[in-house]
Amino acid sequence: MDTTQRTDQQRSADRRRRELLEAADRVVLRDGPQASMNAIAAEAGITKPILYRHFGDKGGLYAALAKRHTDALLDSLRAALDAPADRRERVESTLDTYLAAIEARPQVYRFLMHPAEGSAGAEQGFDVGKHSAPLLRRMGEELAQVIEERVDLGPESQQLARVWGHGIVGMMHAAGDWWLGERPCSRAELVRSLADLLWGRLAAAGDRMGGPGF
Amino acid sequence: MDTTQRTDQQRSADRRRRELLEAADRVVLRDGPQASMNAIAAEAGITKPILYRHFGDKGGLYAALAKRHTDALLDSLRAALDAPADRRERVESTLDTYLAAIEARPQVYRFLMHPAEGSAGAEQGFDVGKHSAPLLRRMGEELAQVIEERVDLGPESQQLARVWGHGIVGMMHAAGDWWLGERPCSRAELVRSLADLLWGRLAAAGDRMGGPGF
DNA sequence: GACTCGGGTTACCGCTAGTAACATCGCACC
DNA sequence: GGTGCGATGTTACTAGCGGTAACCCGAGTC
Repeated sequence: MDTTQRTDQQRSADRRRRELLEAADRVVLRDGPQASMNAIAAEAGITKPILYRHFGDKGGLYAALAKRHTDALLDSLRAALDAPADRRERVESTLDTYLAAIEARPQVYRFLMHPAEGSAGAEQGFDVGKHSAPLLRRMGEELAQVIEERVDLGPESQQLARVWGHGIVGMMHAAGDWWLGERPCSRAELVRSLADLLWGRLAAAGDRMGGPGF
Repeated sequence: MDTTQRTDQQRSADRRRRELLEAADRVVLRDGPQASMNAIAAEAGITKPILYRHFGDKGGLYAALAKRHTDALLDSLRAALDAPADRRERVESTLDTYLAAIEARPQVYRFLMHPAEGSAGAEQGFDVGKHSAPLLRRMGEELAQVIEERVDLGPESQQLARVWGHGIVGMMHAAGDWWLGERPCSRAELVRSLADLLWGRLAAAGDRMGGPGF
């Protein structure tokens, strides 16, 4: 049949694709986000044009590679987020999951956070919005959805949930990035501090010297 | 005297430097973070090597350029942060100041958020920490300092303030970036939502369906 | 046996960051 | 007044990047 043949071919192509992605993975793990197409092709034992045939351009390979890790990370996060525990516990466990991930494989993390940036300056539209890494966007949307599903926010809940989703993800990301660089405290302490922040401890704390007027 | 002579020269050099920075500014405003050294040199009416003599490498020019905008933005933020108002008001006004700035000049904002990245792959150490834009780091540290000065957090206040500083800045940044791309609501609404988040409304809200067990 | 077709390579383009080498002007110094 | 020296500027280059055109070859098919 024609179809079986095509599936055969497609399977072969998919296998190749996976092999290439794994090679790319190794290079990224070694070289960080600067991994060049040449280096990836060499690691895979082939030459550049094949990479381009499979992924179109560097952005395509980036996207495919990012999707794998992003999916994996999001799965872990969902598990923590959906656990049958109380909210504070779930928040802390989610934060901890994320931080453990970036701690375990910082090079991959750097790669994922790197914005795509079609470097061949041809079609750089004025899309100012797409600065953030896709991973951050996806995590933000995902978290927003969970918040809206599980937390009762009254009217405008969707808007609020989306703002909070992206905001919390950004908080997690920035704090994690800083922490990874300076290591000023243990992971557990960081998690507790962030959860405290989300729990309104900033608003509840008193002013330092005298009244709030000055 | 020798000194006066040197000051003369230095003044001239400084003026040149400022001129070059202004030209670079114009190009960045037009081309975004992809502004090339060639383009900047052309805009300034000179050629590349002069740029390199003044700023060392692209990172140096980037740093000098970023410092100007960062200083300006931080001044605005400090003003909002130090106002003699109550804490919630100060927080909202600071958020609004930041968002107004990135809304007014998105190209500059993109440039500032772009990590430095010594692209000439020579000396790329394993410093995984320096992924974030210097602007974010500086804002985080600054905010941390203000928090520690003005908010009474008991023991470990320094640690907590630093975590919160970076966390809040990250929240602001991510939410702002998302908002700038999708424009799902007005600036004022965004500010209020974020302040609500910081004020613990997430913790205070009820669960959606029945008990928290499932 | 000619013919197409997928997987692969070589050799190139245009661009980037960065540099070496050469030219030139102004100014101090003997 | 010539002379050297330092800042200012240029041209012309390197090395490496993302990306592509052109060719090449083995397998299957009529």
